[in-house]
Amino acid sequence: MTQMIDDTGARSPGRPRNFDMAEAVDRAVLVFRERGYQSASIDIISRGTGLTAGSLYKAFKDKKAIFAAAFARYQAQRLAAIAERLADAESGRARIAALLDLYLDAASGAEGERGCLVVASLAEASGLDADQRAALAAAIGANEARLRDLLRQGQADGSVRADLDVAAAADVLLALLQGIRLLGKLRPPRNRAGFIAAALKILD
Amino acid sequence: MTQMIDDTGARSPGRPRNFDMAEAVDRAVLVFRERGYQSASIDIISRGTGLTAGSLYKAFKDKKAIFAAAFARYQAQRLAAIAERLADAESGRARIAALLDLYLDAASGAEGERGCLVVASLAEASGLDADQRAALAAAIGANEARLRDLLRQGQADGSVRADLDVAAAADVLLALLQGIRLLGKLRPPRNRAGFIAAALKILD
DNA sequence: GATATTAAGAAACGATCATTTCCTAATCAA
DNA sequence: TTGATTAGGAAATGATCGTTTCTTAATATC
Repeated sequence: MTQMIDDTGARSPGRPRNFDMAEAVDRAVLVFRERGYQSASIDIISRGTGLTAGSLYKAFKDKKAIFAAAFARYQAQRLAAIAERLADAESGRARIAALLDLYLDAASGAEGERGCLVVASLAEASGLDADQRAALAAAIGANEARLRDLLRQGQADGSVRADLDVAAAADVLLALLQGIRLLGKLRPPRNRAGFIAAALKILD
Repeated sequence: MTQMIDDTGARSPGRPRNFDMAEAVDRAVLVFRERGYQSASIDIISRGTGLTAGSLYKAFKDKKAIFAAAFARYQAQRLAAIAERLADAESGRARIAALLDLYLDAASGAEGERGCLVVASLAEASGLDADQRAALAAAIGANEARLRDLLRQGQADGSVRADLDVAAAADVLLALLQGIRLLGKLRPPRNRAGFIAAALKILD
């Protein structure tokens, strides 16, 4: 992006950017995770990304566009982290345990205090516009669909009770995962192993 | 409060208030629940309470004082609602089921969209000052202590597994309850009965 | 009545909000 | 080298932020 090279290797006309767009979005993610959309002022985003307000408005249409880019980027990061963490798990139950472990990890320490962008967006949902709410609903829907999928995998491999109400269990797990991240903004989770063991009873 | 009558029945000197303080705080609670602390401007609080900014600053030191009063009021309201809802339940398990039902109720419809003040505060915890965070931590701590108490009651009456890890189960339930309210800002919970049944497996 | 005290409410305060404007700098094609 | 085009960045814009000030109104005591 720095040199604005397109598919053919030709440069765009005009002065090239001297910052990396992807890097700027990554830094904007950190700002929005900590403060949410409404409380993240352009000035704070400017300091967080290292770009002046003018440069931000050259690169993005407006504050909503910065947020939309950050939201999409955050989702991609989470998806990758989840895929990596679940890769080694060999049953549906083990994958759900790994997912719980990942969320407890993310809710701990500095990462926990920084918070989850989805959680921040949910909390200020009434202050978001239709597009932002739609993106949020899509993220939540995907999360729930994944939980249902993992539960069905567990039923198929015998690690989850066969007559489990999958939709209901997925709803509970979804609320639990979001609650973990929400509480992590105030304090880290304690007794991770015990927590996971208690939560996995939902699968029995 | 309207007539500023003190313990002896004598009035305070000066012009009396022509609004009810408790009522004003009740209305401020609604504003903060919907928008959180930082996004609730004095102008919005003014419209929400029906008081001018000047009157608000006569009655409260500053915006933080309005929030502190609203937070305390909200906790009292919740405590009363919980006490009422649990009164008829005859076992620890039934009380936890009733608590889940209460939260699912509160997460539904207009009440759900309006949101929970504790959840809103958790989400913007990094933007709150030490006093506000302390009040928040106290609220969460009380919530967790109540869950542990209910679990122990269940163990005593046989409705909760005797060798349950009470602390861990309470942590899971706490995260679950907050997650329910958080998700309620975007969409109401579905299949309440199934949800409660799935969640109660934590007690087994 | 007169005086003291407090509330109500409009207006003003400086700070910060998101956004735009404007000028300079750096690259392209010619 | 010359224009066209875009980025960088400081400064200005009007709106809104939390808070204060000021004038007027309503109550107390004397």
